[in-house]
Amino acid sequence: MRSSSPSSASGRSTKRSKSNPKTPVQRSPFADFGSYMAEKNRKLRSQFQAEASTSSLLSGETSFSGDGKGIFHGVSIFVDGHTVPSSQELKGHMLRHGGRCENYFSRSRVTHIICSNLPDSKMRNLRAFSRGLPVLKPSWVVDSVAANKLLSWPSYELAHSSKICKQQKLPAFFGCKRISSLKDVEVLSDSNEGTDPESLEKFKNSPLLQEDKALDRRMLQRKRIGLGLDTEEKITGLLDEGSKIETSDSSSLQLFIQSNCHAADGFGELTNTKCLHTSDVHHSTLTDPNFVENYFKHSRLHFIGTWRNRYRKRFCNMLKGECSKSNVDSSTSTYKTSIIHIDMDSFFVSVILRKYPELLDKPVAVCHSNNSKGTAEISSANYPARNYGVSAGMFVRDAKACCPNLVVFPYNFEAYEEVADQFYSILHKHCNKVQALSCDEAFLDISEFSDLDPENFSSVIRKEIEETTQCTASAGIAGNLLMARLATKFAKPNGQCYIPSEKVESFLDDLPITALPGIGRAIGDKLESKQLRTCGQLRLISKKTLHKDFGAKIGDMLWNYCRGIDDRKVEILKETKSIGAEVNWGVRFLNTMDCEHFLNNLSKEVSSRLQECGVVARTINLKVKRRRAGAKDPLKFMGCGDCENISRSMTLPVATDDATLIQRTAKKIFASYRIDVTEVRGVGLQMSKLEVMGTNKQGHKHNILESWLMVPAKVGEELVRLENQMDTTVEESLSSGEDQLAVQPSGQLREYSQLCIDREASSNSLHVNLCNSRPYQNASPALPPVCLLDMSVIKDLPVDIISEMNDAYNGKLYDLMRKHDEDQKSHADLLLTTPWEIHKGKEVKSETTKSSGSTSRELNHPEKAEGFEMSLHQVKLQDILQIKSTTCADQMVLTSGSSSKAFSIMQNLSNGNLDKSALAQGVPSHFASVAVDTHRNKPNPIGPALSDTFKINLWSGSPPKWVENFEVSNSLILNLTAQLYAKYGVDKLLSPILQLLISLYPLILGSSSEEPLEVRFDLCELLLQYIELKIDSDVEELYLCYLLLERLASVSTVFSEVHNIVLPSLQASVSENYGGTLQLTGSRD
DNA sequence: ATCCTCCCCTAC
DNA sequence: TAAGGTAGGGGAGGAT
Repeated sequence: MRSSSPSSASGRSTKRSKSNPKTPVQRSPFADFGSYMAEKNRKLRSQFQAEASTSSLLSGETSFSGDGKGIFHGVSIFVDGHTVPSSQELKGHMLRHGGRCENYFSRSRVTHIICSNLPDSKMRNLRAFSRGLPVLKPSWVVDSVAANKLLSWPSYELAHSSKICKQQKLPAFFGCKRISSLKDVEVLSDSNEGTDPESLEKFKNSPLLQEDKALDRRMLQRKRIGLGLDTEEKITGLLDEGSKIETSDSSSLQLFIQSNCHAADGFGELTNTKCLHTSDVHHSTLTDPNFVENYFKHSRLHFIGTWRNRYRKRFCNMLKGECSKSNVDSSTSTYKTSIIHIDMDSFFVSVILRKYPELLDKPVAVCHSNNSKGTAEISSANYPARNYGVSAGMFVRDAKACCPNLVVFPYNFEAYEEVADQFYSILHKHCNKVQALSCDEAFLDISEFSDLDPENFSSVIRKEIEETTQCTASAGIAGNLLMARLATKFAKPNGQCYIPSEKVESFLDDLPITALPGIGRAIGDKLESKQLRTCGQLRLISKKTLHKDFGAKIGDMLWNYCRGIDDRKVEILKETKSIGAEVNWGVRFLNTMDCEHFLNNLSKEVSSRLQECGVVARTINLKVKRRRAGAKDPLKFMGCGDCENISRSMTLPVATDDATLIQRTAKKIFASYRIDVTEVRGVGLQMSKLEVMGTNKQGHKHNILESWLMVPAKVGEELVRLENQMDTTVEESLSSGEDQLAVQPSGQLREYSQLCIDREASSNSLHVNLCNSRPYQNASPALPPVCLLDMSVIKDLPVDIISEMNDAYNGKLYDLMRKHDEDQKSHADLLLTTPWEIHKGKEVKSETTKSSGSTSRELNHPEKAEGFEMSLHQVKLQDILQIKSTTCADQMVLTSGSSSKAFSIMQNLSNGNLDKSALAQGVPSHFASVAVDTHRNKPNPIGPALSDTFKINLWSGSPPKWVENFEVSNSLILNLTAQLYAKYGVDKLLSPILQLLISLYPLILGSSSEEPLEVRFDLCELLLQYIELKIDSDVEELYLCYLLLERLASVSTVFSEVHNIVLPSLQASVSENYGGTLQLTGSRD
């Protein structure tokens, strides 16, 4: 993006030089850098042409074809960096064969970029400039000369870290059928034969390419790099074929098995692996625009992790029915043992082996890949394989090292799902207290079958499972969950184990502590360091010591478990507390846009998971894995390697499942990390504070805005006060027949009602999965009493919101505002001195003169034209451009590191009573730049708290280091800016970014546009967020302003006019200031 | 004390 | 080459 490189010239400067070919360079080389560059380019080109004619004459080559044009006619290359052969030689080739060679890159003239090496950093720059031009190896030129014809270029595209990749379906496994065709591919991709023009054309016209989404185009671009197009198509076809084979299961698997059984090392020789390697196909976020979706489709852990949700849906009727039956007293039962833990044996393998009984006694494992050199993980190994030392989690190469004869099968998730269903159907048939632990493991509480022999019962169930699923299960029988689970470990495989209460202690004596559920590596290591290994040893440690070393809960657990004590109950269905999605494999980003794209997709995924569960969430947590400084390359292919984890959460004013809102929030949080996106190795999004989705779909869109306005910040005393003082008039008007009104504020009302409910009920009052009642609906709607509204906040709200609120308050709001206005008259003069406050003040004022609520809505329209004009006037881009020339050093000054102090300074500033010299006292540093984050705090128009806040981060030094942040409210920032304008003038105080933001913000809120209010409100967020994202990248600030405007204009009609008017002048300024090196004209395609 | 956030740990 | 997810629980430490 940054275009400080002198090796580029914009189309704009070319145009200028064309219209005025005699641009005087002598005027001053740097007074008009763009013209200078244009002139230089022109000279170089004529020099080149002169050389060309001489050269071809001298060499005497007759490379021009019959029509007199050389093979490179129409080709104009730009050689980037060091090449073999050298750029001089390449230039010579071009000269002799009718082509051209540009010394400086120009999108309008260059047709091909030639490059030998392309480190990622360079690729980033080049891609920004090239805008889709092919980036080719020098051999394209050389080979074309040798062939005496222009060879098609796709097979010469420069491979870099992003390579083509269609979703491949476990290609290594089903190779037998495909060996011949894959060989073809290999031959094809190895050969230097050109691409046939037809397939190229076909590719160009493919629907994907036609899509007008820039992102898709970009992704496609990447796919094209590194592999000939026809090759890609063929491979895709083959992979598709492979996937068909995969799903048709048995026959191909049979083939697979046969081949595998014949050759000890049969898999390693399957050519497709080699082929794919040759063409460097791999899978990551770099190459697959649908990476998130495809990834989850193939992830075993995702399958395991999401299985519970599917189970819930499938068995939901059964689960509800069982609810009422719980809590049967077990004290009267004949058998004290009342818990059965049942677990399928090596589930993933067993399911596959249903169709291959002959392999039951052979070592078999399930894994994504069968490459004996690979780092694919063994997911499950059968017992014969375990005897060789093969275990889950091992890399396949290590497993093969232990057991060269290991037969490896790919996953078959559909089959697992099917068998799991059979398994649970059987369990539910025999017992109605079933706690599902995973797809292959459950607890049964059989205390109510007091006369049944648990061991008999268990073997009946196991027998039925085996008959139905052809897979064996093992069972542990004991008096509690802990002991039952431990018993199962001893029962495996295909057995059962009963631990009567009198044998518990001896059973545990020598049991390693790490065998206890809940004790993993970390706690195990810690215990080990204290020379504690067995449960018997642990029993000697006092509870107090355990509390001290491990905390109360874990201490208790250790103390209880090593004695076989466990008072947990079988829980049929647990309440869902969070829903999320994360990817920590294949995550690689080159730039912010990649990352943004990924976050968007992940947000969509999370949004749809929320929707599937019928819940909405308030808190969003973004987890990022970032490569640890100095970490080596991950051992695992495309793995995340050694990472540090970063996480931050944000709580929205109202629960949501809206993808767009989640996207925005996620990106906002991500931006706040301010990390280099190329270091990101994993991203996760988790939603918590779940609520059952209300039925009011219309209210959904309004939620953000309404809650922003209406949510009281504090629950408690404040609320009691509100209840007592509740304005009955308001209540009446809302509960009466005014449908529109009753519907519109429902978001606010629900929120308010929810607060009432929350206060009364305990925090776990919402049982998401079991409770079907909707707490919002039954609660009586209520608004905070008008007398408690903070008028200073209200009056800064957009007029339509005020109007809407006024309606809700039956016209009372305007009365109150008028009253407030009179009180504040003296202060009002101050506000009227700034352009937008004039605009705003006028509107508010004129509205307050009309006190009737019923007619207030029409106020949105009469002032439309005038209002917009005035708004436009506010955006003084010239001012912004001028600021660019001032240094940032004296932008802002704070006296201490305390944000509250900074805040009070800001307030003083906005009130106009801050002494500048006082500010300067004890100032530690100046700030290099100002970044703006938005952060929606708990809004509270009722109390003194501020309704909406911006968090401002200050950065200092070079490279910029975060030094301070503080928050200011929306209204405050407007007032502040007004003051700053009046006092110091525009060009002194703020960075262009903040300036632009401040200029545009009231424009959006204040303009009377066709856009629905909430859209405009969202735009504000978009604006802020975009700044946040962009501020991380290395674009010039001025260019950033341009990008910002452009982006906004593409989103909303509010901005399109701004765009049309302001952009041309901005472009001109950019060209002038940057010697025309920014590619502005081409960027709106 | 109690809650919240940011982690880490654990299990499947 | 390969698909290192998901969700709950708990501790530390800070805010209230």
